[in-house]
Amino acid sequence: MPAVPTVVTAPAVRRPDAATGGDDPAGLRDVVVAWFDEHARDLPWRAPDRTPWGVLVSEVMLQQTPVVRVAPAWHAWMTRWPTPADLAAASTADVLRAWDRLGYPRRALRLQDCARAVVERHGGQVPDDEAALLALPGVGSYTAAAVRAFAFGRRSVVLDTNVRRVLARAAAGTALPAPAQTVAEVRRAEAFVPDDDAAAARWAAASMELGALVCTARAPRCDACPVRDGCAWRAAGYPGDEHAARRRTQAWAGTDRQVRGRVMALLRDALGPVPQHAVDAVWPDAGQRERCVEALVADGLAVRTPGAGDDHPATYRLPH
DNA sequence: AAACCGGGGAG
DNA sequence: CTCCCAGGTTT
Repeated sequence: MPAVPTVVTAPAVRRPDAATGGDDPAGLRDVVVAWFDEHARDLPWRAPDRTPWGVLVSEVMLQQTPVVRVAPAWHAWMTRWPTPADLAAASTADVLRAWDRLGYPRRALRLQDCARAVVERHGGQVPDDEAALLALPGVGSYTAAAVRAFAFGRRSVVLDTNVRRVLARAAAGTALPAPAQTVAEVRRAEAFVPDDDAAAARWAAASMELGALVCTARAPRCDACPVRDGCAWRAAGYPGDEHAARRRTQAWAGTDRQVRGRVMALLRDALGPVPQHAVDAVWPDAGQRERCVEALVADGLAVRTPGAGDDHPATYRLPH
């Protein structure tokens, strides 16, 4: 077996007796938390002066964007709109421009909707109740659990892609978790969460950090891993990814997402309304382009102003 | 359950 | 080049 494994796509050979690390949640927890105490990154949303709203903003930004790209954007964002009330009152066009190229701009719209909901439903204070958090726009099971843990120090089951991978390997002995989250997986994750609020919050941060820094997807750094000796995946001889055949790679070139991104970039960078011919220039396939522009309008990310004759074409802009 | 939604950087 | 990333919403 390799000292530092690479996740291969070959079929896995399963060993029924391999789960030597999965039977000791408390032991695994302790070494991960101890490792975290020494290796935690000094992220801005972990600073002592953080606010619940700042944590929520960071979680929404991090939903599909890596830490290194979120950090500077988060700082600028929180400086400009420190509270939910500030963001609720902002121009949506400014919000979308500040979101810049973080990706999935609908997240920016939902974040502003979330700010408005926090103001209207909760007096401008982020709730610590799970049901109230889940009811906020853009907040799903992961983000609700993360806000409870990282903003309020409350117990919750934080199960993101990193934690899923750590538990899949250390506890279940598989190379990677299933493509979609399973009920059994949530139950297993629950077994690892300490009863105590503070300990649960620390485990959440520590397990995520281990997945982000050591137990990475492609080339895990097992030689630097604190749970190496208790890892079921390592004990089983690093079997390959049993779900490899069912994982589909998301295409990018030529997709609607690329077209939408180009149109949004055009509208973001424009100083005023963008004439139809400028929009037409960003993508050659008229059918796909028009469909994407319609979708952006329907999503509330773009606004069309009808034209008036050949000399006055329709124009597009960001929503106010 | 599955489709849809951005963009950049690592390998 | 391919693959990855602190998910949520909609159908």
